[in-house]
Amino acid sequence: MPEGHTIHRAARDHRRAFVGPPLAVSSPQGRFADGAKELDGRSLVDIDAHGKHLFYRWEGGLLLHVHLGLFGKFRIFSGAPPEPRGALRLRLVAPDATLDLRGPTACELIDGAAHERLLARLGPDPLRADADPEQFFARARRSRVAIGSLLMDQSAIAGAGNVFRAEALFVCGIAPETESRSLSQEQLDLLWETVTVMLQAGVRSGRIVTADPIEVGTPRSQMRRGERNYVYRRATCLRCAGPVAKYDLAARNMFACPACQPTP
DNA sequence: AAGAATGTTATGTA
DNA sequence: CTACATAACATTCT
Repeated sequence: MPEGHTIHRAARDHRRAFVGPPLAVSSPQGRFADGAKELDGRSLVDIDAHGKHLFYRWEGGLLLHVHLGLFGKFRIFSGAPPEPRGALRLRLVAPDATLDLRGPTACELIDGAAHERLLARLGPDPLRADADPEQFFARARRSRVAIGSLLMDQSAIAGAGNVFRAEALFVCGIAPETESRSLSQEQLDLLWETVTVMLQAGVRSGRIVTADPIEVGTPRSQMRRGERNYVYRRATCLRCAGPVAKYDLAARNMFACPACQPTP
């Protein structure tokens, strides 16, 4: 689940499980090349998430950049460390648990300059206290790109992704192909607020639940897959039961309800 | 069990 | 400069 909220969730879990006591650390098939041994025996100090990028700070000032990409996954095993499988890039070993990182887009040791460069190309992350929504608004005001594409642009807004762009636009009643600069300030405010609430709900529940439990009539924790979202990966709209349109936008599957999100 | 999928980057085109 | 298309990478679930 390489969405922003899931990354924050993963970071939080790691913080709980692995920050603090000294750990044996290694990268069996290290993507960070000959830096593979540099983490050995170090302790994890802190994890910072900005959008979908994770920054692991280790004692001694080493900084590890992780991006899960589409397939990357953290898995925790209890007991003895299992045999390495697949593209294992990082393994953290605690006395009674092992955390493996497999298949990430990025797992690399970086210096301060590279860190700055990465942050510089990221837009505001709604989950961060230091996020400045005005940066997103300003970008949208001068962009002719469809809002459904802009929400995928990490330099415009960091942390949303394919699920949240579809669901947030649905909740806001905005057609995805609407030109960004034609949106009103009220619509932009609503969109930012909606994405923020959805991401926060994701962090809380550890799931991508974008539908309103009251509207669906099921407690959040009991909602089944397929009723957690209004349009994403659905054939019919969860709200009006009309057909959901599925098409390509920004090289990803876009889902929208033509009835609930009329083209202006 | 082939195919699709919650993502990014590099490169080429207009 | 902007926008858009394509390929490449890699794992899990259906």
